[in-house]
Amino acid sequence: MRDSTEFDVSDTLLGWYDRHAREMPWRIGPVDRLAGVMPDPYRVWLSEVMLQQTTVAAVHDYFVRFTSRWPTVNSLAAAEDGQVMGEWAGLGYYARARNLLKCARVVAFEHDGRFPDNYDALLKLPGIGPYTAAAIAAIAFDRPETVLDGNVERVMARFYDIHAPLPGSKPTLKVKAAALTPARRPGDYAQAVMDLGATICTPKSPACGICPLCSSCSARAADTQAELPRKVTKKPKPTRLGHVYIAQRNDGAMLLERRPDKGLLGGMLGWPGSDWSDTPPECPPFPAQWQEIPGEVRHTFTHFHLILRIWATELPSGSAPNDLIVMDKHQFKPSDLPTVMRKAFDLWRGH
DNA sequence: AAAACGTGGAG
DNA sequence: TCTCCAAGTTT
Repeated sequence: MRDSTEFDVSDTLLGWYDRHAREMPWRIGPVDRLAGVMPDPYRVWLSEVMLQQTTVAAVHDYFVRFTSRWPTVNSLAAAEDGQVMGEWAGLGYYARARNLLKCARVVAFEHDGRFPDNYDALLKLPGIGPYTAAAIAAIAFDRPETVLDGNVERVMARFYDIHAPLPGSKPTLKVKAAALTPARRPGDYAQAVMDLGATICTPKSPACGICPLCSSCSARAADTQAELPRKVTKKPKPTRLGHVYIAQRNDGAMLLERRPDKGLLGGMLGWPGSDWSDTPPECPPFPAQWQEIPGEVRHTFTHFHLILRIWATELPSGSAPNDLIVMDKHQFKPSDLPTVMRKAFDLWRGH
């Protein structure tokens, strides 16, 4: 039940947002929004998918490039898979890009190019989970849905001084967040809570002194804000090893492979090589005079560290070993590679 | 339901 | 160097 206190909180937050909203290329600011301007659902969807587990700073340029190249969901749906994966390269969590294309094609070909305007229908689409469905419904369609992302979890855990650890406390935090969600301006409200979490109620050293909710914050009163939200400790990351093989033809062409859609770096271009394990076997993709490049590539994934040895060889023009993609001098762009593969390329090039 | 899934910036 | 973690989703 929403009482007057909850109204005060969401109203205060909206007032703060009206004065301090950040500008972003996918956002309609509070002034325009109050004048009736609504955002393009395509741009809201694209930004929300890019922002999953990813900072605004990292997303910004990718969003501009994507929308410049594919301004509508229909144009994206018509794109080639490899083009989209290449444009996503470096942003991480590549399943997002595969699901992005699947989703664009469902919207284009089964929904006549228009995104569904409600939570339940959005949730059915590939790559759209509970957070993203609520975010699109609220931001693009002003539905009174409650977003629960890392920001909102942190703000709620602190505002209500909730010490139960995540992710178990998620349902409780969701109830608290839902009780605060206003019927008026739910889209701006969703962005307001997230902006507060991103700029004031930050994970480390929150700026309580300038927080609009300071006077009614339970963690502030108890001075527990620095230890909230609590989280279950995660497992340490093991270190794995691997070999990759970089072959260049005398005409400058590079030999790559397209990684399978399932698993790590799925769907992305990469150098052929071994599995990544404790004791990976040397396994050149074809017989040649392979030379080991001095040095190594170190890279950290979500759940393990990787040390990569790089091997190199040269081939005569015209040769095209089985199962490898030959990319000529002009086709090949290091920026199409996922970061770990680009690091391997950089070490090879610098050698 | 726990684990897989990227990367870069901050402290 | 190392840990944390950022507008999570899928299996």
